[in-house]
Amino acid sequence: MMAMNGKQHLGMHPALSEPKYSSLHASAEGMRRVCLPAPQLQGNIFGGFDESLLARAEALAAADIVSHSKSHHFKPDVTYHTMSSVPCTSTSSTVPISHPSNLTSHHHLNQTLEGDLLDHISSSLSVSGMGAPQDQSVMTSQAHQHHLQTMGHLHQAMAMGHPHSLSVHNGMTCINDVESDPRELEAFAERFKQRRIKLGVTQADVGSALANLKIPGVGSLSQSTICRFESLTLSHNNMIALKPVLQAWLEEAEAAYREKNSKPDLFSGNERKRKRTSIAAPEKRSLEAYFAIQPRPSSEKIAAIAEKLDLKKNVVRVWFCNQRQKQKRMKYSASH
DNA sequence: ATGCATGAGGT
DNA sequence: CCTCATGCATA
Repeated sequence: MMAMNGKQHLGMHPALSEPKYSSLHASAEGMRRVCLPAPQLQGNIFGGFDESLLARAEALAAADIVSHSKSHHFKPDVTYHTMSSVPCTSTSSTVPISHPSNLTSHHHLNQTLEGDLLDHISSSLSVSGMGAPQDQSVMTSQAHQHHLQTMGHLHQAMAMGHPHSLSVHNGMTCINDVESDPRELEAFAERFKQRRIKLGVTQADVGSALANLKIPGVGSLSQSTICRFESLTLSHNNMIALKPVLQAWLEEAEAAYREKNSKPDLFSGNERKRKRTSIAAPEKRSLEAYFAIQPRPSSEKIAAIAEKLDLKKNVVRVWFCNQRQKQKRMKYSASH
């Protein structure tokens, strides 16, 4: 009796991602990624390098904060709660055209402030963050602020470099090997989109229609996911896992289309309303500044940042998580 | 099309 | 707490 989580993750292997950055499309995502300040400066930097960077970023962030949140301290993370008029508009928004994405270009200021700010933050957390009576920041705070644990977590991202290497050594043929060429995936996504549109089906439609395929382990998906699949803004693994499913749908849909047989499925029952925090631009800028030099801040650091920006700690934590995820998103390139 | 969130599975 | 796949709510 327990319930199964409505939809579960497809059987994907947690350790076979292979980040291949190569902007090939001129999509908003791609552009943004290209403009990102520092893709990965955590490869081989130690010592004072990131120290100065950190100081600089925080100086920038700090300056940013005081310059606008000086005499007002309302919560920037207003949460909308539109729970009243929910006419369930699920299938109707088709290709909303592109929109000007926000390209956040960071300028490097020449300010060379010392690690004061960093230190300041480190110490302030012990005063405000939590009531931990342990004095742990009043010694050599600035002496060893290397990149703590900047790296060392890339294990999962760089598992193997060969296609087909996952388990399954039963003495049988491999159930499936992950060796779809990025090129083909890209092509498929493109075709998928075109054909989907030709069928006059929205992304949301596809998502819900997937449940009708009755493929074991595959339920419905959201418009978001379909959209991200089409725009290749999912992780490589995710793309690979979804491809067969969407391919199956496409075939079914086209077959049904030929015989003029449409099967609209409407299912209601979604009363769930979720809140979405809106982080103001200034705060976001600060977060980006921090992220540029420390993508994985410690819990304490997060608390400190949250305090400084007047955001909830969890909001900041999630923001960093999402930022990391975005940074990892892959764009396939024709590398053959 | 995207930003912030949730949850499962791993450390 | 993290990563990852996903989704609701929104611009």
